[in-house]
Amino acid sequence: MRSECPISCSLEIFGDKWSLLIVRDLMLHQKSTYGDFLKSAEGIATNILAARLQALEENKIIEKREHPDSKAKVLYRLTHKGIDLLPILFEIHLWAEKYFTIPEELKEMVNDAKKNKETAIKTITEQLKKQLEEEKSIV
Amino acid sequence: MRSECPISCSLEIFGDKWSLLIVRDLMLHQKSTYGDFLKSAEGIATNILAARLQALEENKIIEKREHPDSKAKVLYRLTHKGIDLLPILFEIHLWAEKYFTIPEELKEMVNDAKKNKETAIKTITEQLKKQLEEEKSIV
DNA sequence: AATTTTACTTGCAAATTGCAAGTGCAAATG
DNA sequence: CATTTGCACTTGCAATTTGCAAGTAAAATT
Repeated sequence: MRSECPISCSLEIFGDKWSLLIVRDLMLHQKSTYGDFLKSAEGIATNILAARLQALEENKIIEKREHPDSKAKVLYRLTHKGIDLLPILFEIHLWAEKYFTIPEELKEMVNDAKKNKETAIKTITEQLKKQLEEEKSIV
Repeated sequence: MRSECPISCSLEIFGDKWSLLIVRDLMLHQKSTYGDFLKSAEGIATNILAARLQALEENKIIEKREHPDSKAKVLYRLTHKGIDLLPILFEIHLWAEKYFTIPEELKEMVNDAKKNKETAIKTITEQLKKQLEEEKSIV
């Protein structure tokens, strides 16, 4: 650890160009497997993805679960700790919306949420937590 | 740009282990010079600091200003775009407080703010913007 | 005039990233 | 039931980035 600063400690976990994209995919894009993450537009390399998944798991942001369809697949899910990153992603989204040119479809998606930020965050969080409880993890 | 995703675009600007620490120092620790940032607990290397300051300036998160005391010094300030990162840092702080062991002094600092999140963010933002308007930039 | 302060730059080794190809197990197919 | 395909990685290697130590140049202090 570089310091006791909460911001610094947090950045040591997700302060890179990829980790929060995996969290985004799990949280907002219904992605849940290695293959899903690979398909994302940003084009993460296979080794980097594997490394990030391992680090996120070690830091208890995500956990591995049995895939209902096949033993060959691994289902990744956000933990409660990971789900609690939603407010951060939400604020990043709002900031980006203000300062970048964002696709209209995405803007609309957030526009409703923006009006009632706290409620929107709560709704998505509850939904993710429900999903979590219904499955078994791979230990 | 890797994609049009607002999260991804944002991470291309501040998705690393150092950039948000500089923003934190400017925003919450009344630091404003190269030397100030170097002194921070995390121990950034001089070349990395110079590179990050340049990148943050290119991305209009910070700007250089005349230092009132000396021409040898450079005063760095957050732009409006940079000040608007406060809600993100605030949410990171809250997340960290929940999942890390944080020094008591820092916890107390945030505890009041937590009760009235929106108001606290507004107060600090206004204060930073006021400071901004009162100085001249180095162009 | 000489020293110190401030904001950097430079050189180089070490670590990280990114690309391409390969591996191993599970499941589908012939 | 043998073979191919799909999925989740691993490995090797080149390129980029990081981190440390030392150096530089202008301004301020002594």
